[in-house]
Amino acid sequence: MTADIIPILPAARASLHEQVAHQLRQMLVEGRIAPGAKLNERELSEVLNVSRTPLREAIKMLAAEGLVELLPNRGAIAVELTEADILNTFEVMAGLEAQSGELAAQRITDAELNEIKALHFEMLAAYTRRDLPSYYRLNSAIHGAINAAAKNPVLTATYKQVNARLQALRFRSNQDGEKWKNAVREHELMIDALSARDAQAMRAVLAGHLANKLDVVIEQLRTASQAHTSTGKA
Amino acid sequence: MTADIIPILPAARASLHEQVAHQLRQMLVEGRIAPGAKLNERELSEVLNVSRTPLREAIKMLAAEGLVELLPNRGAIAVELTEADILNTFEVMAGLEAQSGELAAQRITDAELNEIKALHFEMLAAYTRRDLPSYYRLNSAIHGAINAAAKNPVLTATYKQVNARLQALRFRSNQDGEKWKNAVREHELMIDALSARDAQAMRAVLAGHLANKLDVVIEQLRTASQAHTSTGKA
DNA sequence: ACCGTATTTTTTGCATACAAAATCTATTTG
DNA sequence: CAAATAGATTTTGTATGCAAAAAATACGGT
Repeated sequence: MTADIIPILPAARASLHEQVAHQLRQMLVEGRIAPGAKLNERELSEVLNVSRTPLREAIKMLAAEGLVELLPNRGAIAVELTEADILNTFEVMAGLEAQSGELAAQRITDAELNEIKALHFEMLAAYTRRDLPSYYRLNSAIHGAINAAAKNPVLTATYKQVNARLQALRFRSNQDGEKWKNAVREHELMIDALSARDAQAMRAVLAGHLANKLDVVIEQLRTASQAHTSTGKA
Repeated sequence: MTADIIPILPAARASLHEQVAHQLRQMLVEGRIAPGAKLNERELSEVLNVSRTPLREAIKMLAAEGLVELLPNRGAIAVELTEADILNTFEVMAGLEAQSGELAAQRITDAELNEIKALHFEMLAAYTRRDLPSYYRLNSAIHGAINAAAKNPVLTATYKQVNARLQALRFRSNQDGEKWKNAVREHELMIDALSARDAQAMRAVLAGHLANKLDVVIEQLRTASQAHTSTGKA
C-alpha cells in the first residue's frame, strides 16, 4: 500500500527560485512593481529574504515569460507596454481565445458545459449587483473553463503566458455601463454557441469579445494618460 | 552626428547567460542533447567553459521557454514530447500560422510579397534538385517572411517559442515524395492567396498546411519507434 | 553658473564555497 | 542470491565573495 509508505507530504515544496518567481509575478501583476520600474537585486533579496542567486534565476524566468525586460549590465525592469504592444498582444490573445473556443465547442462534455452555465448564472448575479470583483473572478473562471474544455494543455499554457502580460493593466476599476452590458450579452452568445457545439460561432463570438475588451482597455489607457497630462503628473 | 560618436561597436556583446542559453538552445534543437537526457551542470559548465551560475540562469530561461523540464532537486532534462504533446503543439502552431497568414494577407506590402515570390522560386529550384537542406532553409525563410508581413512582433515571438519545441523532432531526413509534392502545391496556393490579399484563403491554406506537416511528423515518429522496437534498441 | 571630467559609490555579473538532497556502492541479512 | 540498509559520493540548491561595469557625486575649467 503506497499510501502507507508516503509519509504525510511528499509535497516537495517548491524551491526558492520557484517561490520567488511566483512572488515576483504577483507583484508585477498587481502593480506593486510598476511598469518600467527597475528591479533592484539587493533591495528585492532583502524584501524576499533570499540571496541574490535564486532571485536572479527567478528574474531570468520572468524575462523568458515576457514579464520583465533584461538590460545588459543594467539589470531588469518591469515591462512597460506601449499602446502598440497592447494592440499586438490583444491580437494574439484574440487568436488564442478564438481557437480555444473553437476547440471547446468540438470537445466540451455535457458536464463541463453545465458547469460553465452555472458559472455564467453566478456571473449574471454579480453583474446585477454591479459586484465588479466577483464579476472579474467569474469571468476569468469561465474563460478558464472554456480553455480547459479545449483539452489542449499547450494552448492553455500559451494563453496563460500571453495573458499574464495584460493582467498588469487590468485596471480593476469601472468599465463603462454600455460596454459591460455588451460583454454580458456576448457571454450569452458564447453559451448558445457552446450548447449548439457550433465551433465557427464560438470563434466569431470570442474574437469579437476580445476586440471589445481591447476597446475598453485602450479607452481606459487614453483617459488615464489624459488625467496624467492634465494634472501634469507625468 | 551620432554616427561619429558611436565608436565602432556599441555591440554590448551578450552576457554569459545569454550566450549559454543560445548554445543550449542550439544543442537541444540539433539533438546534441537528446530528449529526456539529463542536463548535468558540472559537465555542461566544463564543456561551455562557464561557471554553474550563468549556466543555471540559462537553464531557467529554457525552462520558461518550454525546452527543458525542471525536476525539483533533480535538475533539468530536455523535454521529451509524447505523441499527444506533439499533436497539441501542432494544433497551436496551426492556429498561430493561420492567424499569421490571415494578418499577412491584410498587411503585406508589394515589396514583401515580391520577396516571398522570389524565395518561393528558389524553393522550387531546391525541390526540383531534391536538395532537402536548401528546401528546409527556404521553407523556413518563407514562413518567417509571412510572419514578418503580419507585422505583429508578439505573434512572431509566440510563434517562435512554440515552434522551437518542434524543431528538435524535425528529422532532417526524407519526407515522402507525394507529401513533399503536396507541400509545394500548398505553397503555391499561399502565394496566390497572398497576391489576392485573400485573408480567409490564407488562413485555410496555412491551417491545412500545418495539418499535413503534422501527418508527416507523426508518420516518421511511428516508423522510427517501429525501427526501435524491431531492432530491440529501446 | 554650466559643462565636462575625474573619483567615489553602487549595482550587476560571474565564480567559488558550503549545505542539503539524491544517487550510487558496498555490505549485511534473510 | 535477492533485498534492504548504511555509508560514501555525486549533484543540486543557495549563499557569499570578488571583479567589472554603470551610476552618482565631486571637482575643475571656461
